[in-house]
Amino acid sequence: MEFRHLRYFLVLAEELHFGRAARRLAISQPPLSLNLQQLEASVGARLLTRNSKSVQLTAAGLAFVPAARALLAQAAQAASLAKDVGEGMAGSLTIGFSGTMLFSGLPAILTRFQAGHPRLRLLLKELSSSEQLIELAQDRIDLGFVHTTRVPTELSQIRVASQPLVACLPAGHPLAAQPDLDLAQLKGEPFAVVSKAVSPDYHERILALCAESGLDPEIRFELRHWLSVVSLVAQGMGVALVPAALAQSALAGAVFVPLQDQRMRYETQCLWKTSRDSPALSAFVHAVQATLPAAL
Amino acid sequence: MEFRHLRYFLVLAEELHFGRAARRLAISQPPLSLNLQQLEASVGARLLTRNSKSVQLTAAGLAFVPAARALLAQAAQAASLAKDVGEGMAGSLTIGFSGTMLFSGLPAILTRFQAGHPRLRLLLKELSSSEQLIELAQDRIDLGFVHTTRVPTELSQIRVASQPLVACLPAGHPLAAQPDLDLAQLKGEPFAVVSKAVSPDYHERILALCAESGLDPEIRFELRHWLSVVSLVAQGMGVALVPAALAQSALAGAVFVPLQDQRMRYETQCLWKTSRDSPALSAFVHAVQATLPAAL
DNA sequence: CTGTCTAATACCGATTATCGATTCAACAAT
DNA sequence: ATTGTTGAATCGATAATCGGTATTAGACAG
Repeated sequence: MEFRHLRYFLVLAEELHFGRAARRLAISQPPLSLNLQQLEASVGARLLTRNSKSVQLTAAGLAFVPAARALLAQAAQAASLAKDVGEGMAGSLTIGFSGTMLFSGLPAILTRFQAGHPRLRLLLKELSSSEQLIELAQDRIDLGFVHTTRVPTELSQIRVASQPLVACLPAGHPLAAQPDLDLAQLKGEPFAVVSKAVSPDYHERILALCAESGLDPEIRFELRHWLSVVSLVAQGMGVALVPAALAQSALAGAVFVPLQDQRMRYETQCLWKTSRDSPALSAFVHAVQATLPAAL
Repeated sequence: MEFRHLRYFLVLAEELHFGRAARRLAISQPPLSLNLQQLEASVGARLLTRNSKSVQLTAAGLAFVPAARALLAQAAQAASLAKDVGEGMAGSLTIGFSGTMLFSGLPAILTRFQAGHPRLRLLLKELSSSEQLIELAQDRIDLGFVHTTRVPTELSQIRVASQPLVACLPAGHPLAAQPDLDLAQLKGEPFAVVSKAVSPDYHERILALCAESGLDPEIRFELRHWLSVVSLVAQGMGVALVPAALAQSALAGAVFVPLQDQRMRYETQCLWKTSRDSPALSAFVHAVQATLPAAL
């Protein structure tokens, strides 16, 4: 069976006349007769009863018409799907992200990209930075938004955000009304931090920064999520140093105050395996680059 | 796109090696390379990345694999379906029947036939004899079981049953205990008959028979269904002359008594359009003939 | 630098498809 | 009856295409 047979048969089934069908197909009548005979041989049933006076579909032919139509339609669809996947316009893309990205640009990137690629299915997985590195290595996510300075060499990266750390204080705290603070002013306060397992990089750097400012923070809370940190502060149980983007988390009871020392920045990298050859991934990386503020 | 391309591609996608794939396909390697190039050209996307060291599926190729598989499977299925329809082993057959056939052999014919043709869908429509003749003419049923003596010439027929008429009496009726009766003994009884519109043939012939026996029946009830006739008799409201098969209807309260005059027979014909060329129909007619008692 | 392995290319022969011409069969008209 | 017309099948020749062999090009390993 060949696609040609199906095309010829369908026209023949419409025209019920070899001469007219052949004209519509821009071939002559003999090959049309021949092709139908071949199709019938491969199917193992007569599809048209024909004599010199009339051409009629048999029961088998009638049953075969929709099947032939479906085959041709699906062949076209399969080709078009593969083409679209090849151009990054279809398929799926699995993206990891750390929770704070919800407050620093991820929704904007996603909605803009999705608008340009409506048939591409985006799967979002909230993961810690260290988890994302593992999933990237295992090809379980195509791309991740992480906070890490140590990036494995097989990954490509774009720095998508760099934000200062700010102090997060309960609304009633004496320092909450200040325009800005020095780290040393937080001496003696109970600190909440994201646990080392979730963000080892941040953990290490924040301690170094404090040490440099002569502050030995009393770490009383280790939490698994930035929003937990802010929530805890909002309830008056401690203070924290958090990425500035969390100011947009809109959690009542928490106040964010800039630090005088702006050296310590919290950076977001967009990472993906360089070797991974996915058109959807390239398109997404492109979109990420397009949304970057020129300053970075 | 040709089916050959799909077959070649699928083997290639499994082997990821042109030489091995070509060997499995029993062709040489160059035409395999060529066929893949042709497929990629028709799809409009690269399906395999290949260099002298490795062959890998692209995202487009990965998406195309299941589509190609589905196409080949459906082609095979379409051919096999058409073949089965051509042999009367698949498709559907619409059969009309008058209600009494439920008591004279139809269930047996159907179950036996269905056992031999499990993939053929039988659609049963209970219709009066006159309705069936119309539906046959309009090709709305393939075959009908009717009670008619006047059969249009374009229909073929088999007589599948010939049964005597019997008297149907209420259980308490004085004549109910008789071994048999003469029609004249029913003089004066209120008769129930099937309405002329439903079974004109029966109507006419039964009146002729009565007239011949010197009986002028008092027709008090005209019903649309034989079971209605028997039900009415069972409730003591009248008597009737009914096909013997109705004795098996198992309606409590009705008694069936043979007539001395057995000339009047109630015949069942199996009818179909001679011109209708349906393998399922032929198979069914064959089955009907096979179940006939030799005596007919 | 050479040998090996793999896919791509070049070219050729054989198969297969298509075309034009013709034949065969079924009806209609004379 | 016979002839003419119409439509599908068949025949013979030509053209396209497919697959085969031989070869090339590129990437590694020794």
